[in-house]
Amino acid sequence: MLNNTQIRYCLDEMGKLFPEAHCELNHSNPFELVVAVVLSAQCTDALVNKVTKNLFQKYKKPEDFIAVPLSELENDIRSIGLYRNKAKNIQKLSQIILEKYNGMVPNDRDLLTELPGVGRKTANVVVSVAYGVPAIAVDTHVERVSKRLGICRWKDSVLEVEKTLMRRIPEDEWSITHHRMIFFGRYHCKAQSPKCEVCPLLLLCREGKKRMKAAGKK
DNA sequence: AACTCGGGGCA
DNA sequence: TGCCCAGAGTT
Repeated sequence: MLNNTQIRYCLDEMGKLFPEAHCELNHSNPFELVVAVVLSAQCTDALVNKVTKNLFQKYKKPEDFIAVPLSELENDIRSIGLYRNKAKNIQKLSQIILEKYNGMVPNDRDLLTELPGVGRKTANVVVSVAYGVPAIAVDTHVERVSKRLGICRWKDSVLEVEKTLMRRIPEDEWSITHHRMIFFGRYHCKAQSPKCEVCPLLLLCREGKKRMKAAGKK
């Protein structure tokens, strides 16, 4: 397992590789961010951004989303995977935000998690990106990178990964950390073809050393 | 813990 | 063609 100094080194190197790391989802306003993140589950972000942009040409506020039949909203996001669940969730979530929160997206993680289609990861993105609340959103990239490097254990749950990161990284770096790890995971430490041979973290990466050793034997 | 939803992108 | 993708809800 890596110590805190080694973790700091890893994050610095990720920052050098991807100095432009940022939230790629459209977040001009909190409500649009919620919709974008709900749509983003199991989809590529480029596609989500395209669809979200088109969506908000037509729909502006929560009341606009519940003013149309479900089938129409489904059709508007048809090019995104899991679109039936997502359309239903966006309508329900729009209604709750409108009725319970007077049209304003709550800035509380627990309240956000009560919304349909919003889990812990989505709630963390929303409070962190839209409201500047310190949080680490653990998605598949953050989880994979943390486990490969040895920041946490392989068997750890997503929540345990998040807790470990929060415990071992200074609070004022949480936000930039999850964006760095997402970029690093997506473009460098890829799920299927990690670039171990050109990785600055190879010498302290548990999985990287194992992979390079296995590749050398072949 | 495993299963399901799911069209588009990419090799 | 086959496989994967900024997850969440249900069983």
